[in-house]
Amino acid sequence: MDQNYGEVNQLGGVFVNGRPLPNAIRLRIVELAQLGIRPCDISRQLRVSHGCVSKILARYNETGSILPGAIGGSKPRVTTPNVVKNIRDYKQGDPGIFAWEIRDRLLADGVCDKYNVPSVSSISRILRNKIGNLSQPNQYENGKQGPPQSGLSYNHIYPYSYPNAMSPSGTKMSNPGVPVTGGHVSIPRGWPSAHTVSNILGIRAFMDPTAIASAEGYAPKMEDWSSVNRATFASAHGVNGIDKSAIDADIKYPQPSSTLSSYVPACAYSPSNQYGVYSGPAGSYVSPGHHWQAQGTSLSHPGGGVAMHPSDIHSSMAFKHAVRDGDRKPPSPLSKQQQHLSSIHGLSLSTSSS
DNA sequence: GCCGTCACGGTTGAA
DNA sequence: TTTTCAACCGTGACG
Repeated sequence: MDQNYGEVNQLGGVFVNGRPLPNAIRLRIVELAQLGIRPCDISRQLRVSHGCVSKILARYNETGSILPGAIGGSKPRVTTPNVVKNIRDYKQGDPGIFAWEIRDRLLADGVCDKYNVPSVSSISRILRNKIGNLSQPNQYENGKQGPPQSGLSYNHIYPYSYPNAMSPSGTKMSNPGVPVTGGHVSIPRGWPSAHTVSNILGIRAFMDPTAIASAEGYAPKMEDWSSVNRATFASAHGVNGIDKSAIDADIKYPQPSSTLSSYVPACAYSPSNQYGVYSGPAGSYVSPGHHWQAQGTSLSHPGGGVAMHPSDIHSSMAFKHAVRDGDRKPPSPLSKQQQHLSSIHGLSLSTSSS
């Protein structure tokens, strides 16, 4: 796919329609929110639409992860051969059985769980289409599940545990150098805590300019970087548990600006060169004087890879910190999240630098 | 002015 | 190999 395309939003930020914001920006959004900066300010600062900021923060609040959901693909089938076979068995055993009864039995017998049990209408459809005439052998019949993906192809139970989406095997890696241990994860469905911001935040390399600089165009397929991020966070290799290539993968989302030394992740776009490249606002909202040293500055990681200098941020921020304000309504769910983060993930965010 | 929500046009990837 | 379809995306507008 050709990169170097993109659009500029009303705020002057560059985005690629249909594609998630780079993790660095997503991370930044959460970071800033945690610092007490209001979403509207974050929106302006990063030049990301407020709807998007709102969405990312809401998602983060809900799932604890900044990562985007898994794009593309299909839901796993619930009507696995095994399920069909069982339905057929039930039907044979009791021809008058209702679909809802079958459903209950599937649950009761442990054939399915609440997540992957077919709906009543699905069962009806199965009865009609696949089992219709019980006198005739069904394709899935007789224990020998004929169809190709019999048995193990599908998880016996996959409560959105995505046999492929989450499984390592389901992950294609375009970058052979990146060891991926987990598959890519469908975010809303049970996000592993390994993907929580704290994990990410502790990762300097994640926003490491060099990593960012390695970006070349809009390379990463969603799949790649989702797997990358999700998987790698869980895996313990690379920097702070994150493989740098993983980071790169994210970063590949064009965040060119090789001079990101001060990590101006989303903000340091160089308007000229990167049209369509995730470089950030077209006009630097953050003036050069403002260094936004995001990673270096912002968050520490318990593991110690990252030194945190909240003051950097604070001093460079032109924004009020709602957290300290007190005169403001609770800024966002994030404030709550903050505690959550700090306490649960041992993140020392110290929003008020003291 | 801020924020939550939703329609829209887009991308992606499993089937 | 190609097509279909349902997932997700961020933007922009509305209330």
